[in-house]
Amino acid sequence: MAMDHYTQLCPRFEKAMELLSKRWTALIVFRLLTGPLRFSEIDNSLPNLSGKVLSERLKELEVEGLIRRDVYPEIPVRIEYSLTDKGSALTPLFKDIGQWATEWIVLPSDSETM
Amino acid sequence: MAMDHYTQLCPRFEKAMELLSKRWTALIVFRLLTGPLRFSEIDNSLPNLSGKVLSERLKELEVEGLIRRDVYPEIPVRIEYSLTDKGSALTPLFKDIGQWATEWIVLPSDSETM
DNA sequence: CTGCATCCGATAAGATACTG
DNA sequence: CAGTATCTTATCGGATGCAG
Repeated sequence: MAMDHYTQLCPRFEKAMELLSKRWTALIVFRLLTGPLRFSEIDNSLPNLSGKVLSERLKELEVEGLIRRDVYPEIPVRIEYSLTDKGSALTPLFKDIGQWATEWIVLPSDSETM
Repeated sequence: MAMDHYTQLCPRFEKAMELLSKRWTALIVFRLLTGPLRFSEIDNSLPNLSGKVLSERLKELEVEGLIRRDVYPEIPVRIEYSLTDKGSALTPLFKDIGQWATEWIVLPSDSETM
C-alpha cells in the first residue's frame, strides 16, 4: 500500500496514528486503563461494539503488543485482557485527550451553564 | 445513532475520539500545526489523500471549530486553512503521540541499531 | 485553484447463529 | 464464557467531471 511518500513525514507518528485511530481501538485501550477486563466486560461496556469487531481489535492490539491476553485455566476458563507497558505508556495521551475534551468539547447536554 | 449507553462513560472523550480518529483528520491537523496552508499544499503533502476526502475533512474540522478557512480575494483567490485555538490546543496531544511513537513504535527500517 | 457531485469498488462494521 | 463463520449493510475512499 503505497504510502511511502508521506511516510517520510514521520513514519512512527504515522504508524501510531494508524494504530490508534482505528475505530474502537482507543476506546478499548481506554477501558483497560483501569485494570484487566474479560472479553464480556469490555463487550458490555461498549454496547455498540460487536463481538466480532472486539475480537478483531483485541487480536490486533495483542499483535501490536499493547495488550496481553492471560488465560486462567479455571472452570470455567477465565481470560483477561490487560495493558502491557507499551499500552500503559499511552496513559498521558489519554489524559491529554480527556483534558482537551473537557476544555473544548461542548455537548448538546451542556446547554445549561458550562 | 444509539450510542447513549456507553456515552455515559465519558461523552466528551468519546466525541474527541470520534473526531480525531477519523482517517486523515489527525494528520491534517498535524500538518497545520506549523502554520496556515492552502488546499493544494495539504493535498500535496498527503499524497494518498484525495481531494474529495480532504475537502470533506476540512469541512468537518471547520464545523467542529478546529480550523479556520480564510479567503483572500486576490486574483487568483487564495484560501488558507489554519488552526483555531481549539485546534492548536491539540498540540500537547500530538506531542504525546510523537513521544510514545518514538519510544515504542519500531519500524522495519529500525533493524540496525535503534 | 478550489471545491462539489456522482459513481463505484473496497473495506469495515453489525446481527445472528453456532462451536469449544 | 470466549470467540468464530457467515451474511448484509453501511461507510469510506478513489477517479472523474464540472463549476465558481
